[in-house]
Amino acid sequence: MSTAESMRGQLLDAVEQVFYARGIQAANMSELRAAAGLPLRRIYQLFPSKDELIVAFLRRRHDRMMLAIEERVDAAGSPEERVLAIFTHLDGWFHEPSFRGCPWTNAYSELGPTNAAVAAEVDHHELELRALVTRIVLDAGYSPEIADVIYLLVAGSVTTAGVQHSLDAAQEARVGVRMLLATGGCGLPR
Amino acid sequence: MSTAESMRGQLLDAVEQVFYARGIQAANMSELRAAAGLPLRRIYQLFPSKDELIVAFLRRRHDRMMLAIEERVDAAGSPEERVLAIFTHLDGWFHEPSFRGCPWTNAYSELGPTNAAVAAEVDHHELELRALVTRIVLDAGYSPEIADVIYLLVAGSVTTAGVQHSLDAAQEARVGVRMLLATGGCGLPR
DNA sequence: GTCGACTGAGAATGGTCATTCTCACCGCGG
DNA sequence: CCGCGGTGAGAATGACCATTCTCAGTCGAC
Repeated sequence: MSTAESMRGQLLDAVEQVFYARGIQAANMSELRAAAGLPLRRIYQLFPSKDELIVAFLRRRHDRMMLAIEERVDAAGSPEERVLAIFTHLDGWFHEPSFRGCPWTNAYSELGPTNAAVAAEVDHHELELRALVTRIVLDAGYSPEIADVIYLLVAGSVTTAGVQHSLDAAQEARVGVRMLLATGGCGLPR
Repeated sequence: MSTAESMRGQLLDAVEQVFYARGIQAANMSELRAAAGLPLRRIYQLFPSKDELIVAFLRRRHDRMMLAIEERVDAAGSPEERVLAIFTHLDGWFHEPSFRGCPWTNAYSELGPTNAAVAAEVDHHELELRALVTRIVLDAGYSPEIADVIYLLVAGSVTTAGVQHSLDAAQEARVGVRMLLATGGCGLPR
């Protein structure tokens, strides 16, 4: 049975795959139709415009990412491991064959200056991700300065893995994180 | 007098400004013509297609960035300061009113999957920048692992400053760099 | 069975854009 | 004075694309 709900899911699955693999602007509505196996007419019934699809795509992916990180952190043991769990998640993501960088910075690069709704959605993602990382690091007992630096390592490893296809960016970041967390006990220079 | 050389410079100045401010795809040839103050005909005489303009834009900017970093590093004194000089340069860049993220990752997000020449140019930039950062860190006497982490901080701060408009990303990265460099003398956990 | 509301498939519309073309015009060698 | 290689300005071309529309079916209610 094809309920509106199931068609919506089917559509968003296809949209995610096509937008992410080909780029948002490069993907046209015909491609989405083909990938979703739905008539154009129905796509426009579910979402009134391509812009709405873009926002829905970003939000859906955001929700999934936040959940995945939180689950992995919850499953980790020691404070240090809880922080490193973030990068364990990233490492898995980078190694997915479909990995092609950060959907949000990609969208922002493509559309940020011309599409306010997309820019707002990306903003929302970045703020929430930063808040999550900060919370994890602080809860583990480390300083806010360290949290800021670790967030930069998250952003840096995602970008680097995306553009340079260097799949071990998360491993490199891990090394940095362990160094940083270790300094907690050895007297920083200011 | 308007030599081909001077017109080329005039054109590339305008192209840089427009591509960077509005996004490559969003900027059309009419805009470029208006900004450059040159007839369309002449633009196509100087560069046979928009794609060539994009590549020239990326390369010109790349050369300038590499030079600027090297100059700043050369002017710095102690080994630690030489590494930090990278982030001094970034800090200045982020505070330019026109700053709108990394031109290369922006271009890669927009065109990477569909334009091989642009993807190659971005690759070239990333490789050279990484090599430069690595060389600076190694020359200053630190380990390759630290160089990798510092490169991630470079990438992370540029992305973060671009998307979040958080102008102090370079300062946060600086804090991290000083922590990392300090661990050189206090016994890392592996 | 038949009416009406809805459907899928894909064609039409209207707009945008990179690229090329037209044309009236200029400077200059003969 | 003549003709020609090149010029600027902007109009034509051809392609692409989001969005809307057409039309011939189809299903359910009565």
